Amino acid sequence: MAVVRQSTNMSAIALALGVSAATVSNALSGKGRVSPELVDKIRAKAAELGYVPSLTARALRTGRTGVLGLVLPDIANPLFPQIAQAIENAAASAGYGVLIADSRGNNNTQTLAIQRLMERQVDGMVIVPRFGTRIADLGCPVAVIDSPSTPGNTVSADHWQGGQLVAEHLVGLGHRNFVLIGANPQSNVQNDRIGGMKSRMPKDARIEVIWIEKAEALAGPGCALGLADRIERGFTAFAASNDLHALRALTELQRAGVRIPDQASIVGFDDLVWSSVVSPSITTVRQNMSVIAEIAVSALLGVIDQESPETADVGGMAVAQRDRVPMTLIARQTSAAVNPHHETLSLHARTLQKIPAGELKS
Amino acid sequence: MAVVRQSTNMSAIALALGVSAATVSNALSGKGRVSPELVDKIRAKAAELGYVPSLTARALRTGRTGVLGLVLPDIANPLFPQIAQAIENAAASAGYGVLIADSRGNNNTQTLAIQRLMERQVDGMVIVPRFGTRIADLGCPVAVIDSPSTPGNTVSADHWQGGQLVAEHLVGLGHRNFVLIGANPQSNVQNDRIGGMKSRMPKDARIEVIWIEKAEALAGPGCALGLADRIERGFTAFAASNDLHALRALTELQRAGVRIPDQASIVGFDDLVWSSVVSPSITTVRQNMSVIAEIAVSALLGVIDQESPETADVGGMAVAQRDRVPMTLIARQTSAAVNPHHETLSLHARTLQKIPAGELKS
DNA sequence: CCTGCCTGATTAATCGTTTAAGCAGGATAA
DNA sequence: TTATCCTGCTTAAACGATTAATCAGGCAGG
Repeated sequence: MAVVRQSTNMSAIALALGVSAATVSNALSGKGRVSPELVDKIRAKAAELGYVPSLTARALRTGRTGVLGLVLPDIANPLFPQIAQAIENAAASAGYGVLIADSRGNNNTQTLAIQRLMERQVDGMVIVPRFGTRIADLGCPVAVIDSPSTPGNTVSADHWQGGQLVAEHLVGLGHRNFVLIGANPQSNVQNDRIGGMKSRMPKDARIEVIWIEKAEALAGPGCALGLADRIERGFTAFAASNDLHALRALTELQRAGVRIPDQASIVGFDDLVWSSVVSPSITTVRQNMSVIAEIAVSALLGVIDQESPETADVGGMAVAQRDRVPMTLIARQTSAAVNPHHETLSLHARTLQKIPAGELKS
Repeated sequence: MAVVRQSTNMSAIALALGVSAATVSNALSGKGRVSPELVDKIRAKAAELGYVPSLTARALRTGRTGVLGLVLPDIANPLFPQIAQAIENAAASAGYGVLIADSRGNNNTQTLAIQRLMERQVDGMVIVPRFGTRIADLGCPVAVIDSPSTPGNTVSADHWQGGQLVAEHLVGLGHRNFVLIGANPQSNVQNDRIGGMKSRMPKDARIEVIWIEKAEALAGPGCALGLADRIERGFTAFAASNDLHALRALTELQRAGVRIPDQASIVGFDDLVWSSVVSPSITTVRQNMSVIAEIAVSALLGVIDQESPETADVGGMAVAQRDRVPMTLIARQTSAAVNPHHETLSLHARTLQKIPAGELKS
């Protein structure tokens, strides 16, 4: 069947120069013994004919596809673009391609997705696991991006330290009454962030934690979190585990007539796209994704490369020694010194609008 | 070189049953002539041995890798998750993998990204082009997702009709004074959306268009857009070409003390993640990404499949007949009937805070 | 002069699958 | 009876690269 074959292969070059295909291979890969002049001629001819090696054939012969898998818990996650971009970039500059797989938040689907990648014989995989998931030994190099608390070969931002940055920032601005906002206490990432915050708050600080999923289980998705109420009760700082939650807090408070950052400060995490364009722009803590991605990818490549020479007994586990990458705080407009006229402002905040309960998502 | 070879291949099955490898291949693919009983036996043995076909070998032989490329203008685009998820899903259920490539907003990089995908011998590509880019004939099936105004084999949401939905919604609520917000007039998508809006606005409507990139070129990224000023001038409806801009408008107005939707309505596009959780939740127009992705992928597969039997003269162009998928409006809390006490409210709006110019992004 | 070594190439096997071509034997048709 | 067809399988040649093994020749050392 005459499928469109790529015209120029090694034999074509070999034929044109009257040498053998093996010599061409050796010349281009620099492996065997070929005279320098011939190497030059072959290189030139290859360029002339527009030769592009068949990665497929190479993969079949060498058992290495030059492709990494990227497994994500939920592609719809707003952090996904950053991760994907960083991984793709790191992989591309190492000459690798990236195959994506969405585990759709589901646990079984995650296994299936991983299986599909295995069938495609990826050389390694970067996995951002669903929380509560443990990645089994796959017989394939794996790097996990999650939280340092995750067991396994994990690379991640130092979420705990990030939390500390938030606390130090807010405490430094004079805040003593904190509302911490997370989505789900099962998430290692969120626990670390919130734990880190708490660890740097003064002993006498007043701390209250809101778990959004718990609130929504009662009042429905998108429901109001009763934040204005917290203002009345004297809280002045809202630290969210995520810019999405920070945004939610910002709009809920703004809507209730609370002035940010005069009456309250808000800090988020991840520097998601909107954080810099909303008004006021959101103070946030950013993870250095490109560094994380580079560590993950190069750890992967390390195992892949060393796997060929008989080290196969490693089996493909043990990727990166636990590595945590420091986070950086980006101070924007939602955080400011606690206002000395707190009493009056708190009073003023009592003239709040009633916020209707959020409607369901479509 | 003892790379980790997969243990079970066709010959293993053939050997175990005392038949030839070709027969195993025929049995599993259902192509040649094999007796039904033997087919069963082979299937059973394959399952027993945990046989997984080598896609690499198949690719080498058939010239088809079973992989589609996905090229994106900027992975950091907030719409990207939706697109990637939909494409991955459509491709996966057709048995295809998805290789991603980020063109980093750059025009040259887009070409490079495409080239890398070609080297990996993807069977086809879905391209979301940078605006202003025209996709050249690649000698590989291509489906473009952009706007019906884009020349080429385009599948897309019917952005024009989406714009009409917005206009009808707002006009139906009594609005007559519109601020339209876009980022860049060069974008086909945004032009279509805004064009569609205008096309359904009454003759006597007052319309003003803000191009964000132009504003930011003067006042810096993240700058205030002066929307509260528009409220004072009697505008009551803000229609953004994008939920990101809608969010920006929402926060800027809220910050200025404007009550949404009492004093003004806001509508966006794309139903991005935050739209349903901010307060008030954003009325938006959603594109049916899964339908779009399915059309793109199946168009691609159509060309790929028909390419084998001698139709190679098509050369791999001409993918989908121009296809536009209708959009749907999701009415949430940012849009409401225009308030009859407009005068007083407009007056009240004069007690606005001054908004400091946005700071630079980090 | 013979042996051994080094250089610079070639030969051929291999990766795992697909698929055109061939072949043996039984049934069918002429 | 002989030619023909069909069925169910096997043989073998690809696909395009890699790589171990081999080989021819030149040159040095004993």
